[in-house]
Amino acid sequence: MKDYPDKMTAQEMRTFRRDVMNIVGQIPRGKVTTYGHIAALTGWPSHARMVGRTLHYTPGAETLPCHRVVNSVGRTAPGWAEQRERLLAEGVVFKPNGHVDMSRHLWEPTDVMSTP
DNA sequence: AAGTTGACTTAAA
DNA sequence: ATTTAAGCCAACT
Repeated sequence: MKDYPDKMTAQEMRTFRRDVMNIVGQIPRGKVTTYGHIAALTGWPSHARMVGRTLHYTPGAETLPCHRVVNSVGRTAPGWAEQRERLLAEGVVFKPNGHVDMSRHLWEPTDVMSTP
């Protein structure tokens, strides 16, 4: 019962990349969201990995608040120590285990994709 | 063409 | 809490 497409054309990939950038750009200061949520918002719920790939390899991602994207358990990106400091600098609370306190900082977007 | 690799997720043990 | 396993899918060997 997949109510979503299962393969991406090159064209869809470009749209996806644009949507990801757009969404990440809207994450408010002091909040975080996850790869999976972003993927869902773009309409490609099974492409959480693709979101990570996009932020990691797409030039220009540095200009976005991509440090506000963490994984489903609130862990920060591997090999990117600065992400933690950036989040701390905007008041994000980390639990003793080194994870972001998601219950507190998870961003719940309402109308990211639509513009009625 | 076939196998491996991740800024991933969920579930189970 | 940690580890394992399975599913995932574009990119890369």
